[in-house]
Amino acid sequence: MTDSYSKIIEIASQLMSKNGYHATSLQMIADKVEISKSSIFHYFINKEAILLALLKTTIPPAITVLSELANNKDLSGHEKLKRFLQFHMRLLAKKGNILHIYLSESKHLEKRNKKKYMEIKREYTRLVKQIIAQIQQENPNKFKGLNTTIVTNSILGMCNWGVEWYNKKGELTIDEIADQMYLIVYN
Amino acid sequence: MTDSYSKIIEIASQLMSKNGYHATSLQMIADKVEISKSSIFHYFINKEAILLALLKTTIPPAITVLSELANNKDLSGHEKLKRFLQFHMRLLAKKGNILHIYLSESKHLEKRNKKKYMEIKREYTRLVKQIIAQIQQENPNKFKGLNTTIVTNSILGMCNWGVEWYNKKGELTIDEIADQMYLIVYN
Amino acid sequence: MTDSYSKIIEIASQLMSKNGYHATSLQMIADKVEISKSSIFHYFINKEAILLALLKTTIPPAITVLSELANNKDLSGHEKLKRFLQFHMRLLAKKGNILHIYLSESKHLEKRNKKKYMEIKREYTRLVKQIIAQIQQENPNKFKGLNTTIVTNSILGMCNWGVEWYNKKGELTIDEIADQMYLIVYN
Amino acid sequence: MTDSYSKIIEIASQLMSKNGYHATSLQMIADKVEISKSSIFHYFINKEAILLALLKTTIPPAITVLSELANNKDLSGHEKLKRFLQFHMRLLAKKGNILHIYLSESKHLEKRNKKKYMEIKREYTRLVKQIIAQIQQENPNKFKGLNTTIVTNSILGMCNWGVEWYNKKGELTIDEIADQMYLIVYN
DNA sequence: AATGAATGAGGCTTCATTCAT
DNA sequence: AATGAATGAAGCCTCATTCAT
Repeated sequence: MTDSYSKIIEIASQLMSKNGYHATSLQMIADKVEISKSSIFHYFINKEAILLALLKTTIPPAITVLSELANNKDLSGHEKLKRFLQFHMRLLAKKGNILHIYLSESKHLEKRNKKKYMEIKREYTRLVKQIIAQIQQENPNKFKGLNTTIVTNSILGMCNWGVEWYNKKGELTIDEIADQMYLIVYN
Repeated sequence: MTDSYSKIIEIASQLMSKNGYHATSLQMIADKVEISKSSIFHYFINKEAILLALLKTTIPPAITVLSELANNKDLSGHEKLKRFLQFHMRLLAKKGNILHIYLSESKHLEKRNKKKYMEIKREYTRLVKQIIAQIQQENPNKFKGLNTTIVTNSILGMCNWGVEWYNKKGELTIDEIADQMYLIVYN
Repeated sequence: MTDSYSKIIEIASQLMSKNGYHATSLQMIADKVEISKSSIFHYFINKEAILLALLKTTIPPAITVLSELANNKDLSGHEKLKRFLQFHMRLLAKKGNILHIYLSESKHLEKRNKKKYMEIKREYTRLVKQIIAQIQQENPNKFKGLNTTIVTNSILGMCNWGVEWYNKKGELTIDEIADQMYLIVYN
Repeated sequence: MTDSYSKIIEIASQLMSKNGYHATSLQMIADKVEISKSSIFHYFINKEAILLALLKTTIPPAITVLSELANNKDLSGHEKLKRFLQFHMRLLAKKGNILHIYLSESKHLEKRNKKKYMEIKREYTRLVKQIIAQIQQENPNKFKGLNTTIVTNSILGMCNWGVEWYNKKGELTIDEIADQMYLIVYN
């Protein structure tokens, strides 16, 4: 019964990730879900609510996990980086579409929600930056003389760009990819 | 006369980079250029032609330059990487909007053009990969045991993600940023 | 059980009087009554049936009363006018919303019912006109030389316009208002 | 060329007066004007703008005239009342549809405009009230002991109700009707 | 070269209504 | 008796595009 609800989210994920928010019409979603366009409004007050619902299940939980990791008092910086890469890439592997949508389509949210999700992005970056800073403090030779923000953004870019090329059926598992990324920046 | 032509491209660059292709209407462009909507059709046969024109001035030339660099017989791999990073980041600094549009909006081109620009992306990646491979060959300890494709995509991601955060007025110049990126992956 | 029925009518009265028939959706009514939209269809076959039900309790009874008054053989014209004003204004005080709806929204009834309620309006006017005519006959100096129809419509307008301004909490009671109206036209 | 513009206003006047704002769809207007629905948006940014345009030509000018009359230092109160009745009824004769729309549909304007037009209504009433007060002051026996507001509203109702019954082809001219109304309240 | 007029297609949304439970 | 699911029709509006001038 709430079957349609999940189907809408699932299909919308696929379509919006592939075509973008505006190029995905409710008609397209309805057709694939095999319900009528107006039925969508039983489950979502408007188109944006779909985008929102789809982000909500993935993005806020992610930041909670990252926050715990970054603030963990018992782990070394490089261990945190390793775990971050694994966590983030696993997220990408499992929720690639949603991450893709988040990264590229959240600008289409209305003001309030846009602000909220932009802040999450900033907070996410801030937490990664905190990890990098810890590394620089613990290992004076690592990232020596480098700007913490640049390092942070570079590493995030390295990961996030994965939404463009990561392929579940590729020859490496997502954990192997994460390991390699770790080695690229931390050999 | 060609004044309006360039203005349209310039304004379209800004708007499409900020809002995306579909969320940028011809009316919005016309308003900012201060011409009438129908006048746009004097310069471009349709909306897509604007997107196309705007990409044409930047993307194909870029690949020509990269191609020459990658195929240069006289440079070492790590020198090529250094130069690539500088070149690519300078491109981003100068043509950030267009690069952004290219990376995120070229999916909205019609089939033929989409294919063409997708191929450019693949070719671009291939050329960077060639540089990485040269490094791995020349320096058996660098990127040792790492998958060439993963390294390539990681480095490209590191750079391209810059469209999301690079700020002309930031405290570092684009060349300094490129240098730091080089150090991140090549210290 | 019939609880919901009356609530629907009551809420619909308020909303339709305030917003008009078309601007009042069944959802709005359902929300205020605190039942589901589809439950409304247990009590009324369609939206129009609500409008109809709400008019039925007020309008036809009113004409019965007016008819008896106008046709009373024992009362003088000016006494009838006095009583009409009192009766009509009391109706307005008690059933302002419904009278308002009747006067402004009965055009949205379907053909048959529209015709019926238009005829009631005409009949109502006819009965008031009959009273005016009796006055003109009994008091040759009152409304002398005036067109009976114009006088009738003027007096009805004077009263009906009350739906726009009458306020239960105003400083005058509805009977005092009716008296003053009588004095305006009959000093 | 701006032919369509006036046609839209004219047709919209008729339809909205007859059916009400919400029951008049842009499609109905477009069909009668014989243009396409989307063409309407060349002339009006949205449906409400039509309603607004149609009111603008009639209502604000009317209040200007009434204001001059009410504030005229040289006229007696009863002369002002006579002139007011003539002016208002002529307005009704000439712009019946628009007056009707104003009186019954301005509640559908969006907040800002609704407020503006509600204020005009109040101001209009205030000016008529000023005339009545002048009469009460100059002629201690006229409207003696009557509440100025009630008299004002009654007279306005008498007039405004005309939108429901006045017929250009009736046997009396609008000036004759105005005269009779004057006699009803001022014999 | 430039534009105002016009439009068809399609987008999002509302709404009254039906139906199975 | 009550309702959640579902829908077709219609509403307003946007948009890219065409065309005559």
